[in-house]
Amino acid sequence: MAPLNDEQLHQIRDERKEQIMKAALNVFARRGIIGTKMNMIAAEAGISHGLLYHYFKSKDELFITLVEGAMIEADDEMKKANLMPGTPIERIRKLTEIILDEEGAPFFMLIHQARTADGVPDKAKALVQQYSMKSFVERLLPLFLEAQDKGEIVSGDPAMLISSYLSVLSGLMVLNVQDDEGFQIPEAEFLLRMLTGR
Amino acid sequence: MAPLNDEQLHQIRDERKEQIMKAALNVFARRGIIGTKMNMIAAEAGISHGLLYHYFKSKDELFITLVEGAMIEADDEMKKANLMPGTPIERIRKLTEIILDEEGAPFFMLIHQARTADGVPDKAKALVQQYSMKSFVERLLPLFLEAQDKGEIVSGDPAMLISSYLSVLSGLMVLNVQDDEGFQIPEAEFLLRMLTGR
Amino acid sequence: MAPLNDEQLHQIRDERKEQIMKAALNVFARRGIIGTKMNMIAAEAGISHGLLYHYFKSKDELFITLVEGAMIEADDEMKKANLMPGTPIERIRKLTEIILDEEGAPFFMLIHQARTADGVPDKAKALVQQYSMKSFVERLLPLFLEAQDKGEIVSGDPAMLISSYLSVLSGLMVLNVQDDEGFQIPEAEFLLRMLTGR
Amino acid sequence: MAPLNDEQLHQIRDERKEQIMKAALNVFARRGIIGTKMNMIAAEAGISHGLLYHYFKSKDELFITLVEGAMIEADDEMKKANLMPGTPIERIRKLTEIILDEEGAPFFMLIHQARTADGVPDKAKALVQQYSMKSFVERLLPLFLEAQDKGEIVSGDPAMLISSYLSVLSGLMVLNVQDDEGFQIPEAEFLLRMLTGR
DNA sequence: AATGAATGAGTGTTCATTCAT
DNA sequence: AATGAATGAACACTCATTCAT
Repeated sequence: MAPLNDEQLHQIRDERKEQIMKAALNVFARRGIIGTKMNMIAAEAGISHGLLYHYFKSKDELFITLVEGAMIEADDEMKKANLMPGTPIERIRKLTEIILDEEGAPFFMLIHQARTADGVPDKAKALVQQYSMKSFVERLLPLFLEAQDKGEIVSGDPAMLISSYLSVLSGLMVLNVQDDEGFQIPEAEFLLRMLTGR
Repeated sequence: MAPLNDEQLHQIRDERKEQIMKAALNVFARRGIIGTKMNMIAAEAGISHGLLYHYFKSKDELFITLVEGAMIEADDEMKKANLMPGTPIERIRKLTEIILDEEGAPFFMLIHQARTADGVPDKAKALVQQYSMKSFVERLLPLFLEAQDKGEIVSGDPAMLISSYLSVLSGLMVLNVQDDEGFQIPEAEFLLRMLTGR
Repeated sequence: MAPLNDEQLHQIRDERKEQIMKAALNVFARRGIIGTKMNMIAAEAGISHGLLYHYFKSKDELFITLVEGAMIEADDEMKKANLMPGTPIERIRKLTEIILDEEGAPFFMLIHQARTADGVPDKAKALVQQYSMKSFVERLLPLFLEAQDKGEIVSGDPAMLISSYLSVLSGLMVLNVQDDEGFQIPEAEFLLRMLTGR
Repeated sequence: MAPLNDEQLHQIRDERKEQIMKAALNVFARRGIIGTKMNMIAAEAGISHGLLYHYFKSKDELFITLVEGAMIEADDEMKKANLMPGTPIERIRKLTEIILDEEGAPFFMLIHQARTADGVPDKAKALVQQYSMKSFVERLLPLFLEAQDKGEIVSGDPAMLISSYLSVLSGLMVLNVQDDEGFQIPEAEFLLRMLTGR
């Protein structure tokens, strides 16, 4: 059998990396950077812990890579909100549902870890600062302005509205609600009243 | 010279315990139980790590003691909401402000740690279960029923309303918003719209 | 390069375990479970202390494993005494010599530690109880009865004879006599007189 | 009330010292020097651990003092054996009984600890060497020679006989036999057969 | 003389990371 | 590429000893 060519090797490498990152995201989100042991990631990914170090130089690097990817994805989601069909309020509702529904919780947890937890590498801290709220507000500003224009949502400083609203959504995601605990992720309708006032 | 008398010793003990618990609450809230090193607590309290163990048998015991105290305090706050003067909605606004304003963030974060983090002692887990959402809902039920009665808040299952609302508040506190980060703890007025619809 | 195959790994593991247990036996016997520091065992075995924990979950587990092995070996030795050739008294002499001669001192001291010292894990205590004197007496009973039958040893309760005799032997081994100290491990002949009366 | 005079103070001091030493002997004998915590001694003596340090500079000093006293007492006992009434073998039997019967076990255990355990101060080691077997042999030599002379005990190197016999006794004491364990401290008669051969 | 609060060196154990195979 | 043996820094906790009162 001929040895695999460069491209194939590269592809295998990328798949492995993807596999590891997926495993790591889950574990980091649930247990935080300190609570996550390299062994757990290896186990979740179904490989030996030694092999992790062929793909990522260190736990920190792995964490940073994840944060980086997460921030970019979040940014994408916000951009898409502007391009969706429907009235502004319908699009805001859709965005709300995407954030709440989606398998996005691990992602929010990860960002939260990066923002607040201890032992987070400086570079990860820098990343969440760089991409953070301010840029999300910018992305959503046209949408919210249009909504105010049409009287669909309350008046007032739109930047403040957006960051307040996103903060509420973030907070809910970060709660990491489990089924039997009494905490309640509200319906989009309930949350939208903060904006619509009706 | 005679040794210190009982009263003096008792006072020293109480002061020290208070001092340690205050330090520990801050550190646990920020860094979680695993991320918190006994040395950090000792440093924050300005004593040697050895002395911690004169007052608390272990890190776990210290953590449990804090959770216990926090849960009781939270319960008290909910009880008080029923006894405050004013219309129901005014009282709900007041409760909201107390939760958001107060130096309560470390406390909420502690509970959050106890609920979700790794390495939490079983007893602490049991405590948050025991005192959890369900009991808070019970405490607030009369207040919310009265508010619905007077048409001050929207209709619908009041237990659901309460747990949704408290979840939002919890989420916000857990975010542990720092000044320069763009996250925004909203005004009470903003949040109350979820309930009032106006 | 391929990783080591299963057989090679297994062999390394077994060798290492043996090496650690041998080192640990020496140190535990001499210094007791509390006096033995994991570092000492690691040093005696020529490995890092971290590696100990790849092979044994804890100091307690290591100690228990040793006690278990020792008890089984002792039991085996007693069983063999019945199967040896020669007259009963010759076999008792042989057993005596084996106990006194052999590199068995560390083993006796280990059992002694498990019986009497502080900080011994419950399971180790249970093991020495389970395998203790009573079972040794049972093993040796046929041999001593036969010896009494033939008039080779004194009459009287044979169980008592056996436990008295084994107690004397145990005591001597536990003394852990070093060369220059004046203590004297007697010849078998000297000790046998307790039984033979001549 | 007039303050106590010097003599009275001295006497109180001596009584306290005695009380501490008695407590310490028990604990050291049972748990060894490492297993014995200053707190345990203080508790056994019914005083605070702080007070121990008014009477003994350190744990080591306390241990050394005990060993010193024990060695002297042992020496006394041997001397007395020569002065007792009766035939030589009767006196040897009496000595055997004293050693086995007496509350002497803690004392033997202490010496054993000093000889073999770890963490024993050098001075204590020196003491047991100095007073050890050799001097006991000297003390008992006249008695054993007389016994051989009268044909009451077997012939052979009397020094060897003595040290063998004392070793057996020491070993038995060191076993620290508890009631339910199956070990058996033999009757003097049983042990004497090693010497008498009948 | 007497107490117990306070300190800090030392030990068991965990885990990120390296490396021989 | 892949494994798991091996290392050592870091942390929870204990305990001899000191010291203010």
